[in-house]
Amino acid sequence: MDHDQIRAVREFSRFYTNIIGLLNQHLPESPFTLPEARILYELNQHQPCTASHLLESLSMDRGYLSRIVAQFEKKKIIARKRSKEDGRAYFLSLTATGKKMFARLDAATHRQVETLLKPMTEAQRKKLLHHMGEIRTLFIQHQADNGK
Amino acid sequence: MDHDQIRAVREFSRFYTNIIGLLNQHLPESPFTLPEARILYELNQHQPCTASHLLESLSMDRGYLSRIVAQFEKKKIIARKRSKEDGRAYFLSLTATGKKMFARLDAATHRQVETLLKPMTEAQRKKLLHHMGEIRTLFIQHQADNGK
DNA sequence: CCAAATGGTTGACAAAGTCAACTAAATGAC
DNA sequence: GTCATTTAGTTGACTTTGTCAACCATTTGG
Repeated sequence: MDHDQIRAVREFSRFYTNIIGLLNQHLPESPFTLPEARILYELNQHQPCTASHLLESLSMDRGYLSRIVAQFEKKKIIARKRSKEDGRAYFLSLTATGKKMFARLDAATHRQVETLLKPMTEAQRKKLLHHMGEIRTLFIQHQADNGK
Repeated sequence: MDHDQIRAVREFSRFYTNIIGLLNQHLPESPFTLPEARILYELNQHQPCTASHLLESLSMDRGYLSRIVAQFEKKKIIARKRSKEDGRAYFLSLTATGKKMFARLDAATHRQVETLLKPMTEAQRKKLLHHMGEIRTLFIQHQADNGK
């Protein structure tokens, strides 16, 4: 393995971290913090789900997650329902209020990326997606292999 | 612009954030925190440089940067020399001690990425680099255009 | 039955980060 | 030259993000 290959991957990671940073630095038009937004997003994708699921998906600390979830419940953004199968666990889901708030955030984040991509031609955007997909595939293949 | 394109870019960003997260979550074998490591890395790349340079390059808060720099100076990791041209500014550089500490961190981070790439064949690694380079080029072209 | 593990909560704290006010130096207008 | 404004960096006070240990209730496994 070539030293330069490692360096190139590290440079790309730094580069893309900056791209992501620009997107994340100011969550658009939203009362939510980044950790909160991440939770909402994951909930919207997988609901109902348990706190444990969020813990693993988001690699968050259980203490911090617990607090944010409690705040969300207090603000009626999420609802909790004790699991019938396991008395220790709760299923979390977005309330109607929560869904509306999430939708607003989602749309605004969408517009951010749109702005980022706008200067590209359609052909360039297609190329971008192609390269992104390929990178993802390369990594996922090996996660699958390593998971065995 | 296609809604699906935006969604795909966002998915890739989330995906790659996880990759980066795995690399960043535990800075290997190092007493340095992530913000500290970022400063060291930037200093190693561009030294001597001013605090203002670090501020801009790293998008850090001037207050926080000032504190970290002060700690580094206290620990003899960096040295400061007042600029002759501008009495308000200091040029920062790594001491010999700082360079050694950075080299250790750099090598360990290098090994982390190596471990990440190890499961890929040489051909796959070359493909990965190719796609990363292309993505970067696509974004950079438009930063250059937008900067005009 | 009971020890160990697990889902989630809470207390206490540290690290990361923010913003305002400040000092000293530089810049620009008059 | 004077003075108002800007800038490089520092410091105080605070918030946000995150951590870890201890805890309680429930489940699991020997």
